[in-house]
Amino acid sequence: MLSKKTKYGLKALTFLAAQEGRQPVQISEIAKQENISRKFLESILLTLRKSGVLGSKKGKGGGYYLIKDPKDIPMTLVMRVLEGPIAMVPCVSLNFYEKCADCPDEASCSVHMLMLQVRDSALEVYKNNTLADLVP
Amino acid sequence: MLSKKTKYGLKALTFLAAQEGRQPVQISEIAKQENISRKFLESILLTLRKSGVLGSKKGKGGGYYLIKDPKDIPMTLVMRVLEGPIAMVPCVSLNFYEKCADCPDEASCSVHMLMLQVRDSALEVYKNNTLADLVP
DNA sequence: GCTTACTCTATTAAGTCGATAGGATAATAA
DNA sequence: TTATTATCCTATCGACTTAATAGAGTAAGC
Repeated sequence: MLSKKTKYGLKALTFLAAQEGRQPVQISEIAKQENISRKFLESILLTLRKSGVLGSKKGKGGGYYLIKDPKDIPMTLVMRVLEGPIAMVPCVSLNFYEKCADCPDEASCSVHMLMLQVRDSALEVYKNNTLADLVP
Repeated sequence: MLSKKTKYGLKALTFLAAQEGRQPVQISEIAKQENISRKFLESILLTLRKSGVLGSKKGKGGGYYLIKDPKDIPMTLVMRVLEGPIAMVPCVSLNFYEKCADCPDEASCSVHMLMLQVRDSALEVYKNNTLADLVP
């Protein structure tokens, strides 16, 4: 299941990408337009800022804005920041690899074999989409 | 993340598929070979039986066995039984469709758009693999 | 009738998720 | 300099899910 965090994050990013210029947009504005809990969205935008996708400005006229052009923001990045590993199992993860404790041999593991294919196919989708592609 | 239930279920099914003939195999035997908690595996095999993938036999010489040939068991079926919906969001699910409460229009929803592609790519993998393909 | 092994329900401990609260900090405007 | 605005950050909460365990019930074979 896709977490609400990721869902809301994607919606917020799309909303920002759809803006004219790069003027900061207030959290409340985004929350209202996209039907998202204001406080929850706050924490999501914060993690997006810390990961370098968003910039922010405090005080009057402040808010969040995209740092880069939407077409330069790949979905691989966004998904990893919001949802975490793209792989469904750590043992097939590129960025979050971990060996299975119970599995003696990865090469002959059926789960490993199948999940490798699933990871690759998902990765293919995320590689072929940038934030710009999500704007209607 | 793939649940342990699915992981264990896949391993157990692969183990059964790798057997000679269709002799029943005891839960304990599978649990031991695949490093799975016996009791937990018990409940997993039970759901696989109820979904028509496995058959069982009680008493001495009893156990679980595959009902069909491994190459006639598509991964789409196995994954849906063990893990549930293949889609990451209910609004793009084929077998478990549900409308998003917060989303006014699916057609113009960025999340919907992206997750549709992810679902299709995962589905493609599961369609192209049967249980027979998982046996090393 | 005794043993074996699946059947089924109930319980539990731990962890995660979504959401909320409230004060700290920084920037702008007057 | 002061008041206002809006992000920053930590802490907490209840609800839900997951993985695992316990134990009594049921059917099959010898």
